[in-house]
Amino acid sequence: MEGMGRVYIEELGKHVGEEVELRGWLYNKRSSGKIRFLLLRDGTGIVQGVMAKGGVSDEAFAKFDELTQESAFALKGKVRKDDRAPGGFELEVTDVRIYAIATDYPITPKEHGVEFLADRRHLWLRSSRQHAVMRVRHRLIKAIRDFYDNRGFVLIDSPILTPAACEGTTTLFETDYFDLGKAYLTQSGQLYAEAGAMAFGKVYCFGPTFRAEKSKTRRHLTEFWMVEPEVAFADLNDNMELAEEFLEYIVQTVLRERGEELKVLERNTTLLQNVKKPLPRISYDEAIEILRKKGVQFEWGNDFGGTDETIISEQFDRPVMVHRYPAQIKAFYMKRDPQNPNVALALDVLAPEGYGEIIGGSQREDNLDALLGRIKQHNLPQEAFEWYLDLRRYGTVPHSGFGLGLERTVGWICGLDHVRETVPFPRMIYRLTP
RNA sequence: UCCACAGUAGCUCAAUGGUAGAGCAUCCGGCUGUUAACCGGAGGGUUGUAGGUUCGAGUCCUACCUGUGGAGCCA
Repeated sequence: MEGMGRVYIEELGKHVGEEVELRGWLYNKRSSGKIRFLLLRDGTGIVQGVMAKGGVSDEAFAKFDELTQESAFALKGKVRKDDRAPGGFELEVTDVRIYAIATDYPITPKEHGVEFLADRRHLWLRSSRQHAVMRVRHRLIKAIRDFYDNRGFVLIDSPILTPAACEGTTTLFETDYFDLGKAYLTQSGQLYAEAGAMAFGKVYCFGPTFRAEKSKTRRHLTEFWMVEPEVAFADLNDNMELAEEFLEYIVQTVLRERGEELKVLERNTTLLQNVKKPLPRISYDEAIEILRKKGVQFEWGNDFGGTDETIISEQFDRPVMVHRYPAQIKAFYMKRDPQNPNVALALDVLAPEGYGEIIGGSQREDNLDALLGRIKQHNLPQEAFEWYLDLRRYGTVPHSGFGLGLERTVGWICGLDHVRETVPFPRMIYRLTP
């Protein structure tokens, strides 16, 4: 087979009538006696190779019997346009070469349970639904980077090993760090992004984040990816404007570039098409009014639960921005509203269809004394935050930013019922493998 | 940590307290256009574990194990 034009399935359209070689794995096979069909999967698509007895050598024809699901093999043949083929093209097989026979591949083209599939995540990734999700994820990540890169943001990566909790509330993963005591896996790059914003004006960080909370829901992973923009000389309104332009760009880009994948996932994209600015903006107080009108007993000062978020978001045809939360339920670094010190200049974006909070952010406290008081009030170790306080000592300015959870966003765009399918190898409270 | 639900063939699931079954997968046979192909046949079980009730337990009771997703926490 040497010397053949080796091609990928996604580019078959450019090779109609030519003889090519395809390399991949057996997705499925069918036979009708003297005519045999081999479905080859090469990572870019699936194509059916057809061979009839007498049309190929007996040797090649017999290799059909040896091939099992997910065996690695190559097909040589002529590309033909065929309306019967799901991908539009077929291969008239002239030769078959076997690389490796797979025995008893566990994932059949039938239904399986979540535990069975999760235990075989390394193989599950070969299935077409997972291909669609991973391609959406990949494109979304690129869209996120493009959005900020095109606007002059500088990528400032934050450290993953940190000396203390950023927000001081959630449980962190802990590890020994030489002679310096304990280190923790980061729960947010935000504090470092703030330093970056004071250095470069507008920055973003985009990396993995770790939370050791024993959360066991469809919206939680212990390891997830978060993109966090941070902008100097930006207030809460500027922050909301950035958030809505950002969401519009990434959602519309994925809709435009990954329509085929969303079709595979049978995603109804009607509501996603609506993700354009302006997004509705309501205050925490207005959100409570919505809940009370819907008969929910809700006390001012509490945070919204998952069902509360769903009820609020159901009132709108696109993501809704909720701002000015009670300060007591928000992080120490959020600036208070000068008009009402009981509320923080915080911002959450709730996705439609029950996907919940995909963005959380705020205008940051830029006053040194206020921040010092807040650190004391929250019983945080001031020494660990001295460098952060320096940002207020040397040219402090109003600044804002937010974090967007990548997996929740992928889950929302793809219409999945659990974030565990949005990342190649999910990390959850009771799952560390594969 | 708390609450709820589940655990039967390799997989997905059935089975009034009374002989453990089906579809798929696997193996054998058939079929020249199949699309999760179809048709015929075969093999495949310590019903999560340990006790208990009963003439008799997959089924009822207790404890434990494992899983699932909800609360809390959050993106």
